[in-house]
Amino acid sequence: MAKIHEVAEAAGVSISTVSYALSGKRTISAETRRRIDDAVRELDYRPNAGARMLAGRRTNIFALTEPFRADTYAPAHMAFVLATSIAARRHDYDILLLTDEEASAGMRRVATSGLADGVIVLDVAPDDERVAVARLLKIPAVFVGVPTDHDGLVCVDLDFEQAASIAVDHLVDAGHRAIGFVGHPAEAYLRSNFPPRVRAGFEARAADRDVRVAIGSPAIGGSSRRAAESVHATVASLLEQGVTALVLHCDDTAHAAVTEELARRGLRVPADISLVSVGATFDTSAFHPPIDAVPLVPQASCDLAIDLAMRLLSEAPPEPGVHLIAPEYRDRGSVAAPPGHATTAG
Amino acid sequence: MAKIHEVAEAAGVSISTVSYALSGKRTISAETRRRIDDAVRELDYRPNAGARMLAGRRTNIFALTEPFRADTYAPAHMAFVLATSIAARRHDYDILLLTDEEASAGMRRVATSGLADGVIVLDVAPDDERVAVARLLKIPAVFVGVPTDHDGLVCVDLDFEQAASIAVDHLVDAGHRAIGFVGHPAEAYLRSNFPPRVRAGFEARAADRDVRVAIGSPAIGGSSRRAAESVHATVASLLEQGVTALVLHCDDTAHAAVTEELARRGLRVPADISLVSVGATFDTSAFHPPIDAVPLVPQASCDLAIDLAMRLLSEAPPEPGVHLIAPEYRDRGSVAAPPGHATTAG
DNA sequence: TTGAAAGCGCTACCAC
DNA sequence: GTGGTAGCGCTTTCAA
Repeated sequence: MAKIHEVAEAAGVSISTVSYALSGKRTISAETRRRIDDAVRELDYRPNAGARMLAGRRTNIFALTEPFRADTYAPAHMAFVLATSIAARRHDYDILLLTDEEASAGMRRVATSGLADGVIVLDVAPDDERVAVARLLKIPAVFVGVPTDHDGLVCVDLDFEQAASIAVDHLVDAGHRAIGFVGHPAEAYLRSNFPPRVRAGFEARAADRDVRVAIGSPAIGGSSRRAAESVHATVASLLEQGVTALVLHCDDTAHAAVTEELARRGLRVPADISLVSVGATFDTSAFHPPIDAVPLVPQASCDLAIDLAMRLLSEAPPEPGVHLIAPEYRDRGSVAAPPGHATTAG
Repeated sequence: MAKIHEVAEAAGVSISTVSYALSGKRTISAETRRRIDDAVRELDYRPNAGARMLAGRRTNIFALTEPFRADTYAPAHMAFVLATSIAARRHDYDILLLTDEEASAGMRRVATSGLADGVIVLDVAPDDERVAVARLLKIPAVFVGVPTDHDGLVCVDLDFEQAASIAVDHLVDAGHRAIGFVGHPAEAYLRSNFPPRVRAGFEARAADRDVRVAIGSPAIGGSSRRAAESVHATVASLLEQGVTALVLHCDDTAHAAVTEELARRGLRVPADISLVSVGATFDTSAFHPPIDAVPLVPQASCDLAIDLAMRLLSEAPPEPGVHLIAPEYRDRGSVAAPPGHATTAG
């Protein structure tokens, strides 16, 4: 609650010198800087946020739109919000939360009232209403996820097609010639934009590598017993089609249901069947057995999103466009050659 | 981006009249008000947030500390954050998010920089480090949850003891004389403050009503297969001890595991065994069968928390203390008389 | 390398 | 019922 005036007095310098010393926007002699730092520490001084916003050009706040819909997968959303917050703090930015009904109205509100310098958009839907709002805003927006119509927007996302490709490559390289795909329930392919991208990447690469595929989607999502049974049935169907490996792009409960069904059938991973998870935000090494993964890392997406937001505020803002993050394969030992496969060296 | 000056000009009144018309802090003639409203709408005017904070006494922002630890139950945290945000917006307040490492430092930062008018503390641990910080802050704090040392703090929470009591009463009134308790894994009783309160309430009321109890806690938490098996074993043990009803105070996965184990044993709910859930944040009517509940309603807690925060900013702030929310019983048909019980009328 | 002072856009006091 | 205006606490020219 000390003011800059008191710091200046205590350090025996002018107000402007204190301001410059704190912002680093002009060179200060070592001696002066020391006296100011001492005074700041002594008085526990911090610039008043309101005054800073008013006088300066920056609020040092990013608005974060995250609908927090009840039917969405909470742990992932939590991870993204957390990662965004941490990334923002590294640039001395705070996060103002815009949820739910306030998604669009809130974006307009914080933009026209000058409460935030930019907006980070999470949990992006294919036909997201926030796209239109973002285009009208006078402050920059960064989308974490790619809406169908992303013309002129700055978007960040994992390269899901590539992630699926890598998974396929890994399995084909190990000798698999028939690969099953366990996807999200059908609704997810309408509400989110990445499930179709994963499946497309999977099918495209499988075609390239000339291997057979079988696609399965559980009928029911969630963590209920019926959801698990639905996964069991999906796995059963895929196995009947003769696949020797599975690519999983589904939630953690479904992952668990898959390993459960394999165990029930006495199938060992990776001796009898290989497993690779694609686009998971949870820790696939915690399953029994641990599962190879090409994960979606919230921190990677959010770091990039904040980085882009910062650059959009600079004199040389980046061009609009989709910034895809290169996926990485994480080996956990759930992939091996299919049963009966003659191992080739090199 | 229009300024108050332009609104005043467009409406043909002074700046102060516009300010007062918007804040409602003095009476304005109908005609003047109409002209101002028109101008505001036409120019899409919103007061500059920074200027408001600086000139006024309020920032219209509450900081929300929510660590978002990875090992915590995400859906519940999400629900509390969402509920807090919605409650705050009803009072024209925004939420600034303080996560993780910044919990304590962030509270100090927003308080001394005047970024927030108050702090809402979520996910409160028994020995929460934020308690000490809150005591030193120059802005009010409201805890959603009750830390062990809550002297001088304003806390809000469900009356968990009472919630457990109600559950016991309901079962005893139905004729049960031996009730089992399925609790959280042991760690939860150290990390959180409410599990012990539920168990204490359960045991106390059972003693009052002179019924036999059996306490069970799964060894393992989470949604893994082993966790489910741990619940199964707990249920088995309780049944062996002859209970005819179960009180559940555990996460959704454990709830599902309980119903699963009962189904596996051919026990029908409520004909063979009765079930009541206590303190759940998830929807217990979505289980098969639906389960009676004395739920923890995030909205109730958060509405009260924001209400208290608002009052702490008023001329007549409330006294510190723990504000317990009265629990409510939700009947979903999972309770009946125990097998062989002679039904009594009235 | 440092200071003085003009705003930033609003709120709220004082006057009418 | 309305208007004038002094700050709120900073940032950032302009001057030295």
